[in-house]
Amino acid sequence: MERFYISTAIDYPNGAPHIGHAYEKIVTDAHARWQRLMGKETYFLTGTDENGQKLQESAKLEGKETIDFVDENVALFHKFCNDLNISFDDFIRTTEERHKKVACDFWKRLEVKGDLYFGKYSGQYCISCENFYTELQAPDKICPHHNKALELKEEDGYFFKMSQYQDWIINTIKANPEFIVPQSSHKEILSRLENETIRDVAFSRPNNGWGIPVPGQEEKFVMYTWCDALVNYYSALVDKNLEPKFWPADVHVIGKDIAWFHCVIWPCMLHALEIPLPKQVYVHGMVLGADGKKMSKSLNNGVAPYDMLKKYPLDTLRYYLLRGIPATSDGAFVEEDLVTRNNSELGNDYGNLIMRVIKLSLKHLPEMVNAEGLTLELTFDDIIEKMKQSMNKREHNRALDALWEGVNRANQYVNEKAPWKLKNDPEALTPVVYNCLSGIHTLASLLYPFLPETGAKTLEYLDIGFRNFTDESNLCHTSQTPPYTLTTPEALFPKIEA
RNA sequence: CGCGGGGUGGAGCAGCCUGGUAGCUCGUUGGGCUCAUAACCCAAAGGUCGAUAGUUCGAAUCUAUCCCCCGCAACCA
Repeated sequence: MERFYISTAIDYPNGAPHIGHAYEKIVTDAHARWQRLMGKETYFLTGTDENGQKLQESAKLEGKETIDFVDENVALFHKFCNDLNISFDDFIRTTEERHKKVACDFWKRLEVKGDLYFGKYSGQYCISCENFYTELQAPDKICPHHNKALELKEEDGYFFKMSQYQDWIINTIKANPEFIVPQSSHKEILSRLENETIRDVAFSRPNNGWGIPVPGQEEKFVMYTWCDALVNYYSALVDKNLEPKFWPADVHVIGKDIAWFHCVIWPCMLHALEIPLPKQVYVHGMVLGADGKKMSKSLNNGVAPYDMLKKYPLDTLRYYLLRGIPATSDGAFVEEDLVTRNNSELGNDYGNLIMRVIKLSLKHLPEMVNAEGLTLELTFDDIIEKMKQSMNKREHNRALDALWEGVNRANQYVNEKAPWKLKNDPEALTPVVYNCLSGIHTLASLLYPFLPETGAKTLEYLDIGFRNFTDESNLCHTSQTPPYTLTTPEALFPKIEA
């Protein structure tokens, strides 16, 4: 059986989850569920990145122990996943022993390889922020946050010799144009790599009592967050002995803010240890405010996921994020658009199709509808193919476009065949209704990865399981003509008043 | 001259790589149908494709310059 290993980024539990977290999880979930539907043995990992110093500071501000603060927020993320119907197989926390063990192992192996060295980092430092700034961030040596002059500061620490891999990573990315998708991200990373001299990466931080201690230097240093965080994709497999099965990962789904780490640092680390690279990093777009700008408190254009869930069904939110936000670029979250899509695409196109067919059938035919002796004339092979291609390109929004072509085709079919005119002729009516039901069976199965609740509910109305899409040679489903036993449906997506 | 993306009918987008009647969804208007969540189906109106110059028989699509919007900028997680 083919396998598929997919991950989200692990979240920084410094507060409650926001809409960007929801987006990434829902997108990843749709792809994971899709691959499962297509018959692949799928492993879906998500989790939290808990070793950053900021967490220690945030906990202090709230007068809490760091671990308590982190536990509370991680619980929120865990619940969040459940509330969004995310089908993750594992949830890794980087404070777990199983992760620490592997992170330390990575460290030691890098050290043995000779790729770590002890050195000094010197840079422009702001005492108030307790942070270093690069020349680009603060070209005039003034702290952008405090508007104060920066000081030159030196700090001891360990470095990863990434600079030696510059040519290698450039060649690797060039040789694998699908390694970073979409293409814009591929180009951006490559362009930076080719135009700049990459530096060694700081891999340690002074130990202030939080983080994974550096092996052999436990008192003095902890691992720099990225050095440990990236390892999660691998460490989550190790204690379950799953890495022979699922590594290398098929795709890491991430946001563009962390593209550099996943596309450059992580591959270099793996390459240094001669571990195969993940097959792909998919850099998804950003959910922007309704004004098309990045959400921020000062612009007051933010959208809170739980506010949306209070007002709208989960599947409406999932649908809007999956189809309304382009898969390969940023997209604005416009609540009115969400309502429009709910009413028109989910309610009128899809929901009403289910309703009109099932109600018609129940009115004039027995509850059980059989396929005996008919030919299937409403099929979707072309649409399945389109969806497959789109999903393989990580363009879930286009997959949904294609699926809706199918929904429209089914509605057209109903209009053309005008089954209501055949109500006194069951012999003629049955094949038409069966074709419609068979179509709904296919469409609902294909919809399931995106809107699991809706897909499942639709299939319940037909008293049937998923279509089997795993047999490549049998896309037509001509041998799949089960009987359907109907029950009266509820309106799946009642109109939302604007 | 830091890097990348974008500017297409009222709104949101596709098409551009591989030049040749400008496409989709929503909205608007007219018609059809009555099974259905006043829903579905058909049709129509609406765009000199950011600006200018160039290449070409022909450019939204290629080249150059310019204007505008957005995102990113690696020891910040």
